[in-house]
Parts: sequence; C-alpha cells; structure tokens
Amino acid sequence: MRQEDLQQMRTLRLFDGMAESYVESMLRASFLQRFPARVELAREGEPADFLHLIIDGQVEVYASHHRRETTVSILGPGQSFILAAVLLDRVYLKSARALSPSRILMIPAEAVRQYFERDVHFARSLGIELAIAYRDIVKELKNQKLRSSLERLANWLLARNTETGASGRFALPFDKKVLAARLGMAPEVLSRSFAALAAYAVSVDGSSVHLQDIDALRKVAHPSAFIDDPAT
Amino acid sequence: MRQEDLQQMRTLRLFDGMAESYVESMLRASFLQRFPARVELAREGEPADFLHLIIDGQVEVYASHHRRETTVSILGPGQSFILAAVLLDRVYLKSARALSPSRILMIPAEAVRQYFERDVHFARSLGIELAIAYRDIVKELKNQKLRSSLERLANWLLARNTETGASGRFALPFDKKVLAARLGMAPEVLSRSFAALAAYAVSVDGSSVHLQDIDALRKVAHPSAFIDDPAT
DNA sequence: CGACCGGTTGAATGCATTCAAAAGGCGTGG
DNA sequence: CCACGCCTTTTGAATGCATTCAACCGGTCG
Repeated sequence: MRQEDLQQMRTLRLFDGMAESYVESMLRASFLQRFPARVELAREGEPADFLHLIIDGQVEVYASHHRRETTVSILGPGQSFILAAVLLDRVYLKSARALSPSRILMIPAEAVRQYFERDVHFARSLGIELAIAYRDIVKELKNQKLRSSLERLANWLLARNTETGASGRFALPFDKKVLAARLGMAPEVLSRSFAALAAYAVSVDGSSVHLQDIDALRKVAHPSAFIDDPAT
Repeated sequence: MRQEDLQQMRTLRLFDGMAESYVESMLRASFLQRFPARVELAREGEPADFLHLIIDGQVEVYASHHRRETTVSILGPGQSFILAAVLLDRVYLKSARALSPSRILMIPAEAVRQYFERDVHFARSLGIELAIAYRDIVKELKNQKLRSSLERLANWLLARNTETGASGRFALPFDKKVLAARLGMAPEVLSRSFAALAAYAVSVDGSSVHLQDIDALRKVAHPSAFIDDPAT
C-alpha cells in the first residue's frame, strides 16, 4: 500500500478510537486492491477470508438460488460488506460484484476477529456497523414485503432526490437494469412503473430524472421514516 | 426478581465471560416480566427502552405500513429482540407481540449501551448476537425473494422435521394462521399449499404433520444450506 | 454494415391476494 | 349437556400485480 493511501485508510471511521499500533498492524496485513467492473469480489458459499471495505466504486451484493438471483443491496464508498460472516467465521451468504472499477480495502478475517476481541473501540465500531447493516436490511425487507413495485420506485426517487440536494433533478447512479434489480423487479416492470409515474410529473430522459411535483409523488409513495429514512 | 430466577439469568449466554459485578449490576436494573398472550411488547416507532430477552414463550416480530402487516420472525426462549435499536439508541423498526404467555427479561437500553462500551466480553456477545441476527434476516430475505410459497412451506417442514428429531412426525408449534404469516403468505395460500403437498406424501391433521416421503419433499423444496441451515 | 446491448412495449401466463361463503373446533353461558 | 357464537381453516371464484416471452427501437462498437 502506498504511503498516502495508508494515511487515508487510517482515518476510516471503523478505526476510530482504536490503539494506533493496532490500526497499523491491521493495515499492514491488509490489501488495497483495484478491481475492474464486473469482477466478482465474493462468492456465496465460500469461507469468509476478508472483510471488504469499499474505498472507491460501486458494489452490488446479491444472492442466487436455483437459477434465480436477487440483489440485496448496492454499496458505495465507506461501506463494508460481509462483516457478519467474517465475525462468525462462516461462509458468505451473499455474493458481491463490482459495478464500476473499484478500490477495496481487504482486511484478513483472522485479523478482524482478533482485534474484535482485543480492542473495545474496534468491537464497538463493528457492533455499530453491524447494527446499522441489520437495520438497513430490515428496512429492505419491509420495503419488499409491504410495498408494490410502483411504490418502491416512487420512494426510491424521493430518497435519491433528498440525498442529492432536493433540487428535483438528478441522474440515475447506475443502469436502469441495475436499478430494477436493486428495487426487486424485472427491467420491464421498472420501465412500466416509470411510465406510470409520468402521471405524477416524473419525467425521465435516459439517466436524468426530473421530479416536478414532489407532493403528488409523495402521495403515491407513502414514504415512511421506518423504511426510507437512512438516519432512522 | 426472585433468587432462583436471578440464578438462572446469570447463566445466560449473553453474559458469558462478563465480570460478575457487571452482570449483577445489569440484572439489578432489569425486570423479569410475565406477559399474557397477545400483549404488545414493543411498538414500531417508539424509542428503544429495553433489550428484550425471551426466557419463556413465543414472540412474533412484525412490521406494519400503510394498512399492511408482515411478520418478520417468530422467536422462542433464549432469543433476544430489538438489539440493534437499543445499541444505536434509535426507535424500533418492528413491533413484537407475545403469541403465548411469556416471561421476558427486560434490560434497560441505557445499561446495555453502557456495558457494551465497558466490557469486552459483553461487547463480543452482542456483536455475535447481532451477526447471527443479521444472517438470519438475510436468509429470510432470500427465502422470500427466491422462492415460491410452496417452496417456502416445503422447506419449513423439512427444517422443522430436522429440528424435532427427524422422525417424520411433528406438531405445528403454532396456529396455521401464524405459520402462514411466518412464511409470508395469506392463510388461504398456506391451506392450498398443504393440499398441494399431499401429492408428495405430506399429511396434515389439525396440527400434526406426517412426512412420509422426505426425498420427494426435498425435490420440491430445493433446500439450501445458505437459506435453511441455522448453523450456516 | 451487422451484431449486440439496454431499454421499451405488447401479450400471455401465473402466482398470490382478496372477497365470499361454508365447514369444523372450541369455549361460554344458559 | 347442549346451543350458540366466535374463530380458525378450507374451498371457490375473481382480480391483480408481476414475471416471462417476444418483438422492436436506438445507440454503440467492432
């Protein structure tokens, strides 16, 4: 790892409050890897060998079973994945692939477990990280089971709008195909849902979206803090 | 709390390795409550005030939104719920109700957070508990999104059979209505699914189930270690 | 130019929900 | 002990949301 990269890694939230010498030693054992788009970063069923931390890029986390596939989440810089498997020393329950060229900090599972036992601050960070991940997936389960696909799309648009400054205009951060997977629907359904939302002043041109009547959109979406609000 | 109850609480897995004085102090602040069936133990949207630990009884964890409701899990003795909300000091994302008369150990959220910071062993227990809960819900998400209701039922039957000694005969641990909710389907669908499984030598009489051809059932179910195996 | 990929649109199918009604089980009160 | 009523479960039928298959458009790349 290069000196300036190391410097950046040291400041990761995950290491907050941790003894410096521990951080150093963990980082020495870790790899900062670059991956091209479409590469598989982890495969369901394999033993957890590294905790993955996204420094740069987008990663799709998904699971397969019996010729079907479902996207669980799409992660970006600052987020980690497969933490639970690492902590418990079990196999991955999900696979992950890079959606864009990515830089991933890979911390050996063994080291994670070791310092989890050894350093309160690190244990605390991991616990909080896990708790957040847990709540995120609960929200996703609710999103999937309590909403129609039209509602899921509407809420995603509202959330994305808020996230990007609430200007009413933003670009889709990935292909519609991927968005469809993220929202748990076939691409065809996403297409039809966008069409249906035109009635609520949602206009889409390629990847640029314009929400011209947020209130109308909220009425279809029925947003809920307990599903959509990342800070809740 | 009575002396003998206290004694029992002290041996909880959650407290393994924890300094005795800490355990004592946590338990002194806690309540061992009895609840009749159907009582609501936690409500979505309320601030997390207690970590709940089931000593006795069955608890249904569910979430509501916009006049719909979905069951997230059904828990029994030894399992805790709403740990993530307690740790992060956020509101509950799910509600919980007692399915049967239950005894619940309620540990004040404040105390949980305090000892989480203070005691490595406790932090470790919580981390592991959270990691397991996380993986369970990932499995549930996969179960829901990658399977038909017939498959979900078939797999549940297989798992339950294994759990109860693989004799091919067992009783449903709760009403079919509740089972339907647990499996994410309407009661009507459960009924029809049972009827459909008769073709695979599954016979049901009231709450007693008899699986007469496990292999046939496995063929419909397509069980997967990464969804169904509690130890994976 | 032709092939391919992402996206859209149309049509058919299917799984599951919903509404409705009837049958079976269980407990309560007369 | 029986009758009644409530709740669970089953069965039937209609509806609907979403998947799947298929065809088509437009842009990009070899």
